[in-house]
Amino acid sequence: MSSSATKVDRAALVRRALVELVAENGFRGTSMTAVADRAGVATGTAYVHYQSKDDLVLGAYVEVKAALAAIAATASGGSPRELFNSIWLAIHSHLATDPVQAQFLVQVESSPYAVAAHEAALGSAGLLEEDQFAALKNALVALPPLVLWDLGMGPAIRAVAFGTELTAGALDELAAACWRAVGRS
Amino acid sequence: MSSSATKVDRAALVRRALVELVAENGFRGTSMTAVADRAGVATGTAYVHYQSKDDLVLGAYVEVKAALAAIAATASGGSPRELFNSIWLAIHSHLATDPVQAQFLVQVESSPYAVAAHEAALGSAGLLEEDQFAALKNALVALPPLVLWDLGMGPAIRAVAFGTELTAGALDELAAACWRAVGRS
DNA sequence: TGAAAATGGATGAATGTTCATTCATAATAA
DNA sequence: TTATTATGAATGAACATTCATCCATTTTCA
Repeated sequence: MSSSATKVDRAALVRRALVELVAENGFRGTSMTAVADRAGVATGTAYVHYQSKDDLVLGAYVEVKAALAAIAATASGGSPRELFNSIWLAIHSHLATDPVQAQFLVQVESSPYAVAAHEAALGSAGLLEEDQFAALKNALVALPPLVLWDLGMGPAIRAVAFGTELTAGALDELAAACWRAVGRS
Repeated sequence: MSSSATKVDRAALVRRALVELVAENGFRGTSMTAVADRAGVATGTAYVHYQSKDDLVLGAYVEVKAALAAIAATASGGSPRELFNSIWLAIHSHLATDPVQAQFLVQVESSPYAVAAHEAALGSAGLLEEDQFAALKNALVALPPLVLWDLGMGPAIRAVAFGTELTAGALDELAAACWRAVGRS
């Protein structure tokens, strides 16, 4: 692909830079100047595409979350347990190839941005736990959706975010532990 | 208790103020000026007791974590499952009376402070998951300690931090889900 | 015993740095 | 040529930290 024939998506570059920098340095250590430098654009360019730093954070979150939703949508399995396992491993695998996404997610979701991010994702990409969990609805224990997500998929995301080294066996063990937590026996 | 007869522990006031403000506004929204104002002391006073803002964050984290350790140490139960449940509910209950502690914990633990905080807690109060889980060691699945903690006690902390409304039944269900995840059948 | 000196803690304005955002200008695309 | 996008210095605000000064308590000494 010839870069001269490709329209540069500066908004995407900016989002990506933000995700990387927040993953590395947290929100407090991520300035718009650093974001712009990392993206290879001018500082003002970020403001051409996003109204504010907060706006950018939400935009980046929605994008990362949507990517997760897309990945999970490719998962399939016969029984609820197999479907869950498939989703779990797909998410873990996807994030493991790009851990900054996981690190970004956990930072947003435990920060003051959490509520706004949740709503932005709801309005835009649909909540992963509601869409992809639809097929699992009756197979899960009676707990609020966000709790089920935290119990079920949270460990996959956090294992990647925290850089936990897991053997293939431990990974399966962890996925199984998550299923035991949320699955109705 | 007469306040004129009590030595004012400004370091404690400062730590408390930090915890509250980080819980409300995150790290980025928590300045040392705001901390000092909240604590009712001068801005420089924080630096009398802590070398830097980072130092203060770690000090506050160690304190909150130590309080959790103390609470969990009061828990007792016959079987591993009962002990786990007892610890789980004690932690949840303790944090539920003071949710800013939970909110502070989840923010530290998903931020760039996580590693340093972990080490500070290790050096000072001992790791909760190692001390209190000692009695449970052989009853838990073979996963790394931090993962076990995340699976086992993390949901209690996060449920409080995120303000999740749970009935008594749902709370028991959640504790049981956590046990299923980590407990060896 | 009481006054003076020493010690430790507290103060908050000053300091220099960093930051989010704006906007006049330049560059690019249609 | 016109419209749109990108630029990066300027702007005013916010920030972490320092430090000269003050205050309170403890220690020393006559």
